[in-house]
Amino acid sequence: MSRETPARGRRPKRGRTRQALMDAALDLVARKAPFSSLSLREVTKRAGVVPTAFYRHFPDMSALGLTLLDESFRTLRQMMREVRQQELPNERMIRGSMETFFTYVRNNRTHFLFVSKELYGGSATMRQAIRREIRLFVSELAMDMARFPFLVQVSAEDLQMMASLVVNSVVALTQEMLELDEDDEAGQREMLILAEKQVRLIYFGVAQWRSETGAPA
Amino acid sequence: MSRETPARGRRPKRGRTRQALMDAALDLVARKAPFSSLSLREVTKRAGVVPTAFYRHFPDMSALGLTLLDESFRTLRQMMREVRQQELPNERMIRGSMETFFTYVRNNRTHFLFVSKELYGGSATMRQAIRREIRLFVSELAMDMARFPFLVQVSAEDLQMMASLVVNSVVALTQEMLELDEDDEAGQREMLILAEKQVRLIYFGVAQWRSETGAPA
DNA sequence: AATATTTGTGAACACGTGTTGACTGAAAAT
DNA sequence: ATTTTCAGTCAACACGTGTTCACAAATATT
Repeated sequence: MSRETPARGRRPKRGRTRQALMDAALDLVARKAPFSSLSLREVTKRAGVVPTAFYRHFPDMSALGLTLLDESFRTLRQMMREVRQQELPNERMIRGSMETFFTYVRNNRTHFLFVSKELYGGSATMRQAIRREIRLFVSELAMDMARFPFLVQVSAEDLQMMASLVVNSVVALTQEMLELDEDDEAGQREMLILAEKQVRLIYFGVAQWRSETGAPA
Repeated sequence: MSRETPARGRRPKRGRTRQALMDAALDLVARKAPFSSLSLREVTKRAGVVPTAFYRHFPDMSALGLTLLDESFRTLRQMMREVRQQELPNERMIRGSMETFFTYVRNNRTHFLFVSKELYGGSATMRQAIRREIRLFVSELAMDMARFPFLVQVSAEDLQMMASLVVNSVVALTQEMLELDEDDEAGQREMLILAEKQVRLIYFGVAQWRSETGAPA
């Protein structure tokens, strides 16, 4: 072809390197160790690139990590927002949100393996960034719940508490699901059923919630 | 023979190195990085000991890790069992279990910082070991709940599901609590109140639970 | 067509890593 | 009192690490 200078085979990398580095990192995370204990050289080697090429795209490893984190949540946020804007009433929206969330996680398995391992094992700034994303989901869910007719006079604080209970549970089950083999279809389905049951259970409790005294109806 | 040899009892009078290694590891975890990304030399340096001394006590780092893990849960299991054996009825036992758990975590902060970071970021065997401990709590809680009068005819599967919801929530809040500063008394109290509220909320839901169809009363 | 700017290469550095082996003093066992 | 076992040190190794610098090829700009 037109573009082949022999010498020592070193051509087809042009431009693709940045993405190759990100892919390599996720690949290593999925099969080896958490991102925070990956080495720069390890990543470049998997990407088929010389170590120094890394610096052309990221100042250091933690910058790569934050980019990966952003990539993990950017389109998820958008999808969840679309679900919310359908203005489905009450529990239907919850159900819809959960389904889109789980299928998204499933289609981006390596990304969330990365996130799961960094949530508590990563650097301070990484942990903070992830928890900020999670808190965002909690707040949005709380806003949705505020429109539930039977929750209309529950304090904002209690709404936040309920929403965080739901989100924490979903996160925990997501992490458990990620521990399963990728092709364990049965296990994954089981996990999703479990998640739905748990959220339903929580909503039974929510429906019974009255005042801040915590006394049931 | 011997004037003071108590059968096969205590040997290490001067050998305090083993404990020093464990303390050093926990210290580093609390202030730096997850255990899984600590180096052997780092630990021995902090312990004030030469690197090769490590091998007199542990074959490798992962052995140290498993020892630390056992130390974290051994006495906790015992305490929780004692609470259970008081045979307190219904919700009182739950409340008691939660209180002893949280105060125990608080008194062993570094141990559970270690556990928290390894739960999803550690090696495969480490993760498995921790999740086994957690599942144990779930099973015991499910057994306790089975004796609740209003849950007497709930399927074992659903009991497991409810118990795992409670435990997962407590674990999540514990991890969040561990992210706070050690001397943030207010934050810690707040966290505990939040935890109690969430568990109470779940129990409202549990009380409403009927059949596997999931239809409320 | 000539020049400038990206983008990847290769060699080199100073250092931290796990693990080995031989050695030593102190305690335990005889 | 003598021997054996334990628990620590010290030196050395082969290797992986992050980062630097000068250089060359591919692309963009003129």
